Amino acid sequence: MDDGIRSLTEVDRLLHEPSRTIIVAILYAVESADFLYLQREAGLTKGNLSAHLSKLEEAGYVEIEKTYRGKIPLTLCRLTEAGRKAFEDYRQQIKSFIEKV
Amino acid sequence: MDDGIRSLTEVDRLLHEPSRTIIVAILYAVESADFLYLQREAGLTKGNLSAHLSKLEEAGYVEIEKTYRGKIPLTLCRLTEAGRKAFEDYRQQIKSFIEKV
DNA sequence: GTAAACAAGTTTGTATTGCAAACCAAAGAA
DNA sequence: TTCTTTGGTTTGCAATACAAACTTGTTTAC
Repeated sequence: MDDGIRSLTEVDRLLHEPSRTIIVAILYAVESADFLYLQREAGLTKGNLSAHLSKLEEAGYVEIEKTYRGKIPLTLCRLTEAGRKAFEDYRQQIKSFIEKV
Repeated sequence: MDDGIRSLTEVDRLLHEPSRTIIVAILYAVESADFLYLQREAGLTKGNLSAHLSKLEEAGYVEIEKTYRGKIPLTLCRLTEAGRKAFEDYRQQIKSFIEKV
């Protein structure tokens, strides 16, 4: 009975937000990225990137390390194991929905 | 290249909401469905289905015809041409994102 | 040396949502 | 009549996403 169509309702809402999907997709590919790289690559404003990263960090999907490159701040981000897993699951759910329709 | 990844930001937000994706996917398959069928199939409350349908109607994606089956109200819903097109585009965008990652 | 500009982020303000719960109007029972 | 059910709609509200304002520290200009 459960079509697999309805399974979309259970999709991870944190990852289903396009800005965050993009952020996580980038981190999935590169393993580690600094704030400004991520900003350019994702095409987000600093404010919004910051807010999204905070949510991803709270969820335990991303680790954020604040350090310095010389005297200027450098914020390094990378996916946690939980983040990788969540993204793989998300990707799989979306994929099977798309194929099912 | 990474424009493919960033393209997710431009995804149709109306369709990117799981409840609505499901509603539209059902209507895409059946061409016409009444309110209660849609409710069962999508697994939504009446209230939320009603609200989502209104949005889809406002957007011109769905046509709603209120009629009667005998004496009881019957609300018939179907995708408009714009709705079909929008869903096909959405599906394609998501698909190519998934493949690109 | 100090004022202005810049860099790297964070916080705040606000309008929009998505959902649950309350509501409503018509039709059958009791 | 009053009560219950059916087929929905409206309302209340907490959570969101985005833009704009702010912060903290560092160069540059004078």
